[in-house]
Amino acid sequence: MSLERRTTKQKEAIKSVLAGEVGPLLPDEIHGLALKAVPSLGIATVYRSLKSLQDEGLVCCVEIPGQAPRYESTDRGHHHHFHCRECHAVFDLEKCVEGIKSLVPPGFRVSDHEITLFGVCKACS
Amino acid sequence: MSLERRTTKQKEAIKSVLAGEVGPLLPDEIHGLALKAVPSLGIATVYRSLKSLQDEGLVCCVEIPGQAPRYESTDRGHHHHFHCRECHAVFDLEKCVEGIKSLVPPGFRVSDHEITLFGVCKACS
DNA sequence: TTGATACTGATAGGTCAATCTCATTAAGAA
DNA sequence: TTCTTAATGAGATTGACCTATCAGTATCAA
Repeated sequence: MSLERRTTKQKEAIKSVLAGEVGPLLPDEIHGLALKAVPSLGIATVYRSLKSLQDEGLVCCVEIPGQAPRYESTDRGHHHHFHCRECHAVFDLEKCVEGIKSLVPPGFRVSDHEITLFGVCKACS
Repeated sequence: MSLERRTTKQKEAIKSVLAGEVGPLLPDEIHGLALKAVPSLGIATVYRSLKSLQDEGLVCCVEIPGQAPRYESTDRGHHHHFHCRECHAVFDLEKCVEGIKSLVPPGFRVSDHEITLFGVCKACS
Protein backbone atom coordinates (compact mmCIF):
# COMPACT_ATOMS: atom_id res chain seq x y z
CA MET A 1 0.00 0.00 0.00
CA SER A 2 1.59 3.27 -1.13
CA LEU A 3 1.11 6.22 1.18
CA GLU A 4 3.04 8.44 -1.16
CA ARG A 5 3.72 8.22 -4.88
CA ARG A 6 7.15 8.92 -6.26
CA THR A 7 8.03 10.04 -9.74
CA THR A 8 10.47 7.62 -11.32
CA LYS A 9 12.17 7.64 -14.68
CA GLN A 10 10.86 4.12 -15.32
CA LYS A 11 7.22 5.09 -15.01
CA GLU A 12 7.75 8.30 -16.96
CA ALA A 13 9.39 6.32 -19.76
CA ILE A 14 6.40 3.96 -19.91
CA LYS A 15 3.98 6.89 -19.98
CA SER A 16 5.80 8.54 -22.85
CA VAL A 17 5.99 5.30 -24.82
CA LEU A 18 2.20 4.99 -24.59
CA ALA A 19 1.68 8.65 -25.42
CA GLY A 20 3.42 8.26 -28.77
CA GLU A 21 1.45 5.30 -30.07
CA VAL A 22 -1.41 4.78 -32.56
CA GLY A 23 -2.78 1.70 -30.85
CA PRO A 24 -2.54 -0.40 -27.70
CA LEU A 25 0.72 -2.19 -26.89
CA LEU A 26 1.61 -5.46 -25.22
CA PRO A 27 3.62 -5.27 -21.99
CA ASP A 28 6.55 -6.80 -23.87
CA GLU A 29 6.33 -4.16 -26.58
CA ILE A 30 6.18 -1.41 -24.00
CA HIS A 31 9.18 -2.94 -22.30
CA GLY A 32 11.16 -3.05 -25.54
CA LEU A 33 10.42 0.57 -26.40
CA ALA A 34 10.99 1.92 -22.91
CA LEU A 35 14.38 0.18 -22.70
CA LYS A 36 15.70 2.91 -25.00
CA ALA A 37 15.09 5.45 -22.27
CA VAL A 38 15.88 3.23 -19.27
CA PRO A 39 18.19 0.39 -20.34
CA SER A 40 17.95 -1.40 -17.01
CA LEU A 41 14.15 -1.52 -17.01
CA GLY A 42 12.76 -4.86 -15.86
CA ILE A 43 9.56 -6.45 -17.08
CA ALA A 44 8.16 -6.64 -13.55
CA THR A 45 8.37 -2.86 -13.35
CA VAL A 46 6.42 -2.58 -16.58
CA TYR A 47 3.59 -4.63 -15.10
CA ARG A 48 3.74 -2.70 -11.83
CA SER A 49 3.70 0.65 -13.58
CA LEU A 50 0.84 -0.32 -15.85
CA LYS A 51 -1.23 -1.32 -12.85
CA SER A 52 -0.37 1.91 -11.09
CA LEU A 53 -1.19 3.99 -14.20
CA GLN A 54 -4.52 2.18 -14.48
CA ASP A 55 -5.29 3.05 -10.84
CA GLU A 56 -4.56 6.67 -11.65
CA GLY A 57 -6.86 6.49 -14.66
CA LEU A 58 -4.15 7.41 -17.15
CA VAL A 59 -3.97 4.04 -18.89
CA CYS A 60 -6.54 1.43 -19.78
CA CYS A 61 -6.47 -2.17 -20.78
CA VAL A 62 -7.56 -3.33 -24.24
CA GLU A 63 -8.48 -6.96 -24.83
CA ILE A 64 -8.32 -8.37 -28.32
CA PRO A 65 -10.05 -11.76 -28.62
CA GLY A 66 -7.53 -14.57 -28.33
CA GLN A 67 -4.67 -12.30 -27.35
CA ALA A 68 -2.94 -11.06 -24.25
CA PRO A 69 -4.10 -7.71 -22.85
CA ARG A 70 -2.69 -4.54 -24.39
CA TYR A 71 -2.49 -1.08 -22.86
CA GLU A 72 -3.06 2.43 -24.12
CA SER A 73 -3.53 5.98 -22.85
CA THR A 74 -7.07 6.85 -21.77
CA ASP A 75 -7.05 10.20 -23.57
CA ARG A 76 -8.49 8.84 -26.82
CA GLY A 77 -12.17 8.55 -25.96
CA HIS A 78 -14.45 5.77 -27.14
CA HIS A 79 -13.04 3.83 -30.05
CA HIS A 80 -12.37 0.31 -31.30
CA HIS A 81 -9.52 -1.67 -32.78
CA PHE A 82 -8.20 -3.33 -35.89
CA HIS A 83 -5.94 -6.34 -35.60
CA CYS A 84 -3.62 -7.12 -38.53
CA ARG A 85 -3.35 -10.86 -39.14
CA GLU A 86 0.00 -10.34 -40.90
CA CYS A 87 2.09 -8.22 -38.54
CA HIS A 88 -0.15 -8.65 -35.47
CA ALA A 89 -0.15 -4.95 -34.77
CA VAL A 90 -3.29 -3.34 -33.36
CA PHE A 91 -4.57 0.04 -34.59
CA ASP A 92 -7.12 2.43 -33.15
CA LEU A 93 -10.24 3.07 -35.20
CA GLU A 94 -11.82 6.51 -35.07
CA LYS A 95 -15.53 5.86 -35.11
CA CYS A 96 -18.10 3.56 -33.61
CA VAL A 97 -21.22 2.05 -35.18
CA GLU A 98 -24.88 2.78 -34.49
CA GLY A 99 -27.46 0.36 -33.26
CA ILE A 100 -25.35 -1.76 -30.93
CA LYS A 101 -28.01 -1.94 -28.25
CA SER A 102 -30.62 -3.23 -30.71
CA LEU A 103 -28.71 -6.52 -30.84
CA VAL A 104 -29.75 -7.42 -27.33
CA PRO A 105 -32.86 -9.41 -26.39
CA PRO A 106 -35.39 -7.96 -23.91
CA GLY A 107 -34.32 -8.21 -20.29
CA PHE A 108 -30.61 -7.90 -20.98
CA ARG A 109 -28.78 -4.73 -19.88
CA VAL A 110 -25.73 -3.59 -21.83
CA SER A 111 -23.01 -1.63 -20.05
CA ASP A 112 -20.34 -1.58 -22.74
CA HIS A 113 -19.09 -3.32 -25.85
CA GLU A 114 -16.00 -4.28 -27.80
CA ILE A 115 -15.66 -4.33 -31.57
CA THR A 116 -12.56 -5.80 -33.14
CA LEU A 117 -11.95 -5.93 -36.86
CA PHE A 118 -9.50 -8.44 -38.28
CA GLY A 119 -7.70 -8.23 -41.60
CA VAL A 120 -4.55 -6.84 -43.17
CA CYS A 121 -3.23 -3.37 -42.42
CA LYS A 122 -2.11 -0.77 -44.92
CA ALA A 123 1.59 -1.51 -44.51
CA CYS A 124 1.12 -5.27 -45.01
CA SER A 125 -1.18 -4.98 -48.05
CA MET B 1 -2.35 -38.96 -38.08
CA SER B 2 -5.76 -40.57 -38.40
CA LEU B 3 -6.30 -42.67 -41.49
CA GLU B 4 -9.82 -43.47 -40.44
CA ARG B 5 -12.25 -41.82 -38.06
CA ARG B 6 -14.16 -43.81 -35.52
CA THR B 7 -17.43 -42.94 -33.86
CA THR B 8 -17.09 -42.91 -30.09
CA LYS B 9 -19.59 -42.24 -27.37
CA GLN B 10 -17.26 -39.57 -25.93
CA LYS B 11 -17.24 -37.47 -29.07
CA GLU B 12 -20.96 -38.00 -29.63
CA ALA B 13 -21.64 -36.82 -26.08
CA ILE B 14 -19.62 -33.67 -26.68
CA LYS B 15 -21.44 -32.99 -29.94
CA SER B 16 -24.83 -33.32 -28.31
CA VAL B 17 -23.84 -31.08 -25.41
CA LEU B 18 -22.91 -28.34 -27.89
CA ALA B 19 -26.05 -28.94 -29.95
CA GLY B 20 -28.30 -28.14 -27.00
CA GLU B 21 -26.75 -24.82 -26.01
CA VAL B 22 -27.68 -21.17 -26.49
CA GLY B 23 -24.11 -19.93 -26.48
CA PRO B 24 -20.49 -21.05 -26.60
CA LEU B 25 -19.09 -23.16 -23.75
CA LEU B 26 -15.72 -23.47 -22.07
CA PRO B 27 -13.93 -26.84 -22.31
CA ASP B 28 -14.52 -27.30 -18.59
CA GLU B 29 -18.23 -26.64 -18.98
CA ILE B 30 -18.46 -29.07 -21.87
CA HIS B 31 -16.62 -31.61 -19.75
CA GLY B 32 -19.01 -31.15 -16.83
CA LEU B 33 -22.10 -31.54 -18.99
CA ALA B 34 -20.79 -34.47 -21.01
CA LEU B 35 -19.89 -36.36 -17.84
CA LYS B 36 -23.61 -37.06 -17.42
CA ALA B 37 -23.52 -39.18 -20.57
CA VAL B 38 -20.00 -40.58 -20.15
CA PRO B 39 -19.01 -40.55 -16.47
CA SER B 40 -15.43 -41.58 -17.16
CA LEU B 41 -14.79 -38.77 -19.68
CA GLY B 42 -11.39 -37.14 -19.25
CA ILE B 43 -10.62 -33.50 -19.95
CA ALA B 44 -7.90 -34.43 -22.46
CA THR B 45 -10.53 -36.16 -24.55
CA VAL B 46 -12.64 -33.02 -24.48
CA TYR B 47 -9.76 -31.00 -25.94
CA ARG B 48 -8.96 -33.71 -28.49
CA SER B 49 -12.56 -34.01 -29.58
CA LEU B 50 -12.98 -30.25 -29.88
CA LYS B 51 -9.94 -30.07 -32.12
CA SER B 52 -11.21 -32.95 -34.20
CA LEU B 53 -14.69 -31.41 -34.49
CA GLN B 54 -13.11 -28.14 -35.56
CA ASP B 55 -11.15 -29.96 -38.27
CA GLU B 56 -14.41 -31.48 -39.46
CA GLY B 57 -16.02 -28.02 -39.53
CA LEU B 58 -18.73 -28.95 -37.04
CA VAL B 59 -17.52 -26.77 -34.20
CA CYS B 60 -15.87 -23.37 -34.03
CA CYS B 61 -13.96 -21.43 -31.46
CA VAL B 62 -15.34 -18.21 -29.93
CA GLU B 63 -12.99 -15.78 -28.26
CA ILE B 64 -14.41 -13.34 -25.74
CA PRO B 65 -11.93 -10.57 -24.86
CA GLY B 66 -10.04 -11.44 -21.71
CA GLN B 67 -11.39 -14.95 -21.50
CA ALA B 68 -10.41 -18.46 -22.41
CA PRO B 69 -11.68 -19.80 -25.75
CA ARG B 70 -15.21 -21.17 -25.89
CA TYR B 71 -16.69 -23.57 -28.43
CA GLU B 72 -20.01 -23.81 -30.24
CA SER B 73 -21.66 -25.59 -33.16
CA THR B 74 -21.07 -24.00 -36.54
CA ASP B 75 -24.70 -24.33 -37.59
CA ARG B 76 -25.75 -20.92 -36.28
CA GLY B 77 -24.51 -18.64 -39.04
CA HIS B 78 -22.98 -15.21 -38.47
CA HIS B 79 -23.76 -13.81 -35.04
CA HIS B 80 -22.15 -12.20 -32.01
CA HIS B 81 -22.08 -12.62 -28.27
CA PHE B 82 -23.19 -11.16 -24.99
CA HIS B 83 -21.13 -11.75 -21.87
CA CYS B 84 -22.86 -11.46 -18.50
CA ARG B 85 -20.62 -9.81 -15.91
CA GLU B 86 -22.64 -11.44 -13.12
CA CYS B 87 -22.82 -15.13 -13.99
CA HIS B 88 -20.13 -15.08 -16.71
CA ALA B 89 -22.31 -16.97 -19.13
CA VAL B 90 -22.11 -16.12 -22.83
CA PHE B 91 -25.21 -15.84 -25.03
CA ASP B 92 -25.61 -15.77 -28.78
CA LEU B 93 -27.07 -12.61 -30.31
CA GLU B 94 -29.25 -12.93 -33.38
CA LYS B 95 -28.36 -9.97 -35.50
CA CYS B 96 -25.33 -8.02 -36.67
CA VAL B 97 -24.92 -4.28 -37.19
CA GLU B 98 -24.49 -2.31 -40.39
CA GLY B 99 -21.56 -0.18 -41.36
CA ILE B 100 -18.74 -2.17 -39.85
CA LYS B 101 -16.45 -1.69 -42.81
CA SER B 102 -16.83 2.08 -42.71
CA LEU B 103 -14.79 2.11 -39.50
CA VAL B 104 -11.61 1.22 -41.34
CA PRO B 105 -9.14 3.73 -42.78
CA PRO B 106 -8.17 3.56 -46.48
CA GLY B 107 -5.66 0.85 -47.31
CA PHE B 108 -6.86 -1.56 -44.63
CA ARG B 109 -8.61 -4.76 -45.69
CA VAL B 110 -11.18 -6.31 -43.35
CA SER B 111 -11.76 -10.06 -43.44
CA ASP B 112 -13.97 -10.49 -40.40
CA HIS B 113 -14.99 -8.94 -37.10
CA GLU B 114 -16.00 -9.67 -33.55
CA ILE B 115 -18.58 -7.79 -31.52
CA THR B 116 -18.96 -8.56 -27.84
CA LEU B 117 -21.48 -6.86 -25.60
CA PHE B 118 -20.97 -6.82 -21.85
CA GLY B 119 -23.61 -6.34 -19.21
CA VAL B 120 -26.10 -8.28 -17.12
CA CYS B 121 -28.26 -11.05 -18.54
CA LYS B 122 -31.99 -11.49 -18.07
CA ALA B 123 -31.68 -14.11 -15.33
CA CYS B 124 -29.26 -11.98 -13.29
CA SER B 125 -31.25 -8.73 -13.59
C1' DT C 1 -14.86 -63.33 -33.90
C1' DT C 2 -10.57 -61.53 -34.63
C1' DG C 3 -6.94 -58.30 -35.20
C1' DA C 4 -5.05 -53.82 -36.37
C1' DT C 5 -5.12 -49.60 -34.61
C1' DA C 6 -7.68 -45.26 -33.41
C1' DC C 7 -9.24 -43.61 -29.17
C1' DT C 8 -9.34 -43.01 -24.20
C1' DG C 9 -8.14 -41.54 -19.32
C1' DA C 10 -4.73 -40.15 -16.02
C1' DT C 11 -1.21 -37.46 -15.26
C1' DA C 12 3.14 -35.36 -16.14
C1' DG C 13 4.96 -31.72 -18.80
C1' DG C 14 5.05 -27.47 -21.48
C1' DT C 15 3.98 -22.61 -22.40
C1' DC C 16 3.17 -18.14 -21.38
C1' DA C 17 1.46 -14.14 -18.88
C1' DA C 18 1.78 -12.25 -14.63
C1' DT C 19 3.05 -12.02 -9.68
C1' DC C 20 6.06 -12.64 -5.66
C1' DT C 21 10.42 -12.30 -3.05
C1' DC C 22 14.07 -9.85 -1.52
C1' DA C 23 18.28 -7.43 -1.60
C1' DT C 24 19.44 -3.04 -3.55
C1' DT C 25 18.57 1.64 -5.24
C1' DA C 26 16.89 6.14 -5.24
C1' DA C 27 12.97 9.77 -4.46
C1' DG C 28 11.97 13.50 -1.79
C1' DA C 29 10.70 15.49 2.94
C1' DA C 30 13.06 17.42 6.66
C1' DT D 1 22.90 16.09 3.33
C1' DT D 2 20.45 12.64 5.79
C1' DC D 3 17.05 9.22 6.37
C1' DT D 4 12.75 6.83 5.62
C1' DT D 5 10.71 3.90 2.69
C1' DA D 6 8.71 3.55 -2.11
C1' DA D 7 10.33 1.63 -6.14
C1' DT D 8 13.33 -1.30 -8.75
C1' DG D 9 15.52 -5.56 -11.14
C1' DA D 10 16.43 -10.39 -11.34
C1' DG D 11 14.89 -14.52 -11.07
C1' DA D 12 11.87 -17.89 -8.95
C1' DT D 13 7.19 -18.99 -8.64
C1' DT D 14 2.43 -19.26 -9.67
C1' DG D 15 -1.71 -20.31 -12.22
C1' DA D 16 -4.36 -21.13 -16.30
C1' DC D 17 -4.70 -23.55 -20.32
C1' DC D 18 -3.46 -27.00 -23.17
C1' DT D 19 -0.56 -30.97 -25.03
C1' DA D 20 2.29 -35.22 -24.81
C1' DT D 21 2.89 -39.77 -23.20
C1' DC D 22 1.59 -44.32 -22.65
C1' DA D 23 -0.67 -48.37 -21.16
C1' DG D 24 -5.15 -50.03 -21.63
C1' DT D 25 -9.77 -49.98 -24.23
C1' DA D 26 -13.02 -50.11 -27.90
C1' DT D 27 -14.21 -49.56 -32.88
C1' DC D 28 -14.98 -51.65 -37.09
C1' DA D 29 -13.28 -53.97 -41.49
C1' DA D 30 -12.42 -58.46 -42.81
